[in-house]
Amino acid sequence: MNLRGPIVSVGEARTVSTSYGERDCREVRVRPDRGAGEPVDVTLWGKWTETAEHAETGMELLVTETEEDEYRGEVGYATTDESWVVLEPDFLVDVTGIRSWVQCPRMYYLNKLSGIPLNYPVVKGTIVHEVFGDLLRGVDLEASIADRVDEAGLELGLLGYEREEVEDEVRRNAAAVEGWLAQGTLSDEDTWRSEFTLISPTFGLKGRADALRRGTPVELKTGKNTKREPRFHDKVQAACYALMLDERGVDPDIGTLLYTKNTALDRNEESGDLAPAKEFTVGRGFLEFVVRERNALAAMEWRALNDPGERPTVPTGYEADATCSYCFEQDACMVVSGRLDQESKAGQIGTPVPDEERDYFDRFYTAIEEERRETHAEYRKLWEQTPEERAADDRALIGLEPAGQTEIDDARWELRARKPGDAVSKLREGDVALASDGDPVSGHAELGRIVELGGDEVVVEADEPVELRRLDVYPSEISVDRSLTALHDAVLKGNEARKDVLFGRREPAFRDPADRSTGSPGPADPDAPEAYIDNNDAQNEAVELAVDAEDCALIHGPPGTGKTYTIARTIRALVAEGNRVLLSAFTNRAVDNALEALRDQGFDDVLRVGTETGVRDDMRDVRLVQRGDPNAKAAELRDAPVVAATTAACGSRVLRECEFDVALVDEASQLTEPGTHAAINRADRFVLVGDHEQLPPVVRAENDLSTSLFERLIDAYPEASVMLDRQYRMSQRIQAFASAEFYDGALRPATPEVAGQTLADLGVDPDALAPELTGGVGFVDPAGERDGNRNVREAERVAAVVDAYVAAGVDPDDIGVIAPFRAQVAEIGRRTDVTVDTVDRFQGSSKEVIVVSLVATGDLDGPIFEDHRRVNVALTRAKKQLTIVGDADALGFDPFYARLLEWARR
DNA sequence: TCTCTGCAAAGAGGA
Repeated sequence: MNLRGPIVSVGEARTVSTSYGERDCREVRVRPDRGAGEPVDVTLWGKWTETAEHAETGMELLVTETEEDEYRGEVGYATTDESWVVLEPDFLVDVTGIRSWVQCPRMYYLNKLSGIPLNYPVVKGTIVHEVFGDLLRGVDLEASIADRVDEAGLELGLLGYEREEVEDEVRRNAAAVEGWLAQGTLSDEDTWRSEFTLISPTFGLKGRADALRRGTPVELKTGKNTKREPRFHDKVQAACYALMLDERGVDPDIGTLLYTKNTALDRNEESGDLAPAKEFTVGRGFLEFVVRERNALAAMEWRALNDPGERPTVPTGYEADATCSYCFEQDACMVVSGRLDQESKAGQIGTPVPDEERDYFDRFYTAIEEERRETHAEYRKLWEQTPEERAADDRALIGLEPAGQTEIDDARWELRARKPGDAVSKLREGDVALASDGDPVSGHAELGRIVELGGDEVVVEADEPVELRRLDVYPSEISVDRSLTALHDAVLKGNEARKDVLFGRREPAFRDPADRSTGSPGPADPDAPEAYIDNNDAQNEAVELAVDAEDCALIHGPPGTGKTYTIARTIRALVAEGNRVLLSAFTNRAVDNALEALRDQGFDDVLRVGTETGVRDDMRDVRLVQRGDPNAKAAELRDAPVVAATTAACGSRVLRECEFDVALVDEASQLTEPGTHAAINRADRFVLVGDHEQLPPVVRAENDLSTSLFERLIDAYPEASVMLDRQYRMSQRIQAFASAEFYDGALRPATPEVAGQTLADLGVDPDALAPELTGGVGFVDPAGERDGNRNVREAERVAAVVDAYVAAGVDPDDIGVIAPFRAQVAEIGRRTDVTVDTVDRFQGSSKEVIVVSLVATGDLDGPIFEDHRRVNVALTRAKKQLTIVGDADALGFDPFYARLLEWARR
């Protein structure tokens, strides 16, 4: 039987005489059934005692195939020859992580911290892998090479490579693959499968095998290996895939490594076996070694978060016997050790960063790793929840009926399926999702992009064909990984002047306005216009502040205050002074909105970096296509005066190669500090635009990530900020509450017209409506009952209110409904055709008439009501009429909501 | 049961 649960205590190591001779063993006491059962002892025999050395109280332990055994008169359990022992199985280690861990645990840590930068061997390696996959799919070699090199145009250009030389090199590598494939092994194509995604709940592993041949893993390496044996860590990587296949009952006995630089031409007797393919036996002992190494890694990661020590546990390099002088990462290793004052086998270079920076690094490192655990918890739901639970959780579309797999351009596949009419989920067009044959964990699953999700059909694009029966939200670690590299870059590579400001050692500096260059408004040029923006003092001041900032400027933009317009004007002013500007924001939508404003002001010399589906249709014409001639592509990116991308994209390999004078970040109050660093690391100066009285960053774990850099800096340096104080959206009556509660009464309507707008302006006769639905702000109490996150009666009443507005002559397109919960959004959505959405999704937009459904009855317990910033967003979306539907009694229990009620009923 | 947007990911190498 399998035993699984948290460790209660770890016993002493012992050596026991058995009928097999002297054997090591060690007892570990666990609370089985994930902590629900009574503690029992498990005896770990033989080499599993090495895993016991890493075990600590509180870690989760899984032992499979145990047998009952008696020790000191107590019934316990023990490992058998069939047992696997897994520490922290919920921590999903990537196979490439194990590979570098086995080389040197510190290399694993460094790769995680600093990311893999853009470099030629990796780009070339990726191309050769793609070509390998194409060959297995039967694509013509020359066509594949030309296509794959073309696809990597931008990256190759940035690295200074010409198309022909890369094609030649890829051709040489591919020849080895082709030669091997030609040796008869490919006669039956069915025994091949390229790019196989594997997730292992038992071993806590995930990864993607290059190929499977007759159920055995094949790994492609674009290097040379003149030894008879494959490199050890390459074998470890292939063995990881073998292990995961083993879990699926495939039981591979060999693994193959294909070294593509080994060609027949190089063959010479002295250097040994230069054939590209090297097979090796995957024995039980080797697989156990791989599991033990994974356990050591998982234990280190556990200690980094759970050890009571002041600083996170970090590998030193002494754990392995690798020689530092041979290591390519030696310099990076020493620099990191030196800057963070870490113990390391390679030694240290340079002076440690000041204490406050090290504390900052440690705090955020821990916070990001906590976020990683939350992502792993999302993975766990893939196998712990039934498909029905997943669907009920809105995290999967199930019950799909395959309706065709078609090969399209670039050797990709278009998967179609019919979906049940009522199926809803948080999946949307353009999302990356896990497409599977019904079981994403032990069945066949591929990562793909959702192309179409309307009506009764789903269309997904993937590298490999899949019988599309289920589509799951994919819990990607990419934002976690990019946060870590952004943190690394900010603290270890950031310049000192920048860090002085970030760490409170110096006030942000601003140049004398007299130094503004000619052509810009201001004292330097008497003929220039008097102001950047002549009808709004705060907006003009914001542009001036941003233009004069020598470190940073902070623009605080409450709802409707013309934030986007100001951003566009600021960028134009910065470019006019010769600056190269990076425009960024958390969401694609905000990036495109800012870009739209910029283009509306007549500035079109922009480059949008982002995925095809992420970029809005009307910005496609300025989108950077990465495919093409290397030099032309690199020039396109390097020469653009304005580059626009999400902060996630700013952390990508390509944009990490770029430099800017100024980074301007919109929606900065919704970004974590590392998320903000990803953008501002790229520039000398930065401008943050946001409103910390609206929604904060979305993070799963409550920690340092919950506060934005924008908020921290605006508190620390109020004089480096400007608040836009005139709003162009809401009537006087609507804005009053938000202004008083969130902006100290400083928010005012920009014009009398804005202040005085009413429903009558829409051609509606207010007398045709019930009094509580008119007058700018109203309150309706339907006496409903909250049921989970829904309130059916309230939903009915909301729909009736919407109907009343429509009947009175309001255009349905001018009405929006906002609810705090997705469940209530769905409930209301069933009853009306107008736009219904959550508060979070409504941020950034507005409607003439807004109806808010509060859902809560009885009391206002629950995190969603405790964050008043969310209420601020909900109440500031309406221009002419805001109608709040909710339970008056519940609101009365909380002073804030009581004031809200009083205002709404006045 | 609170809210949820980004992201293909994995990709190399010498004594």
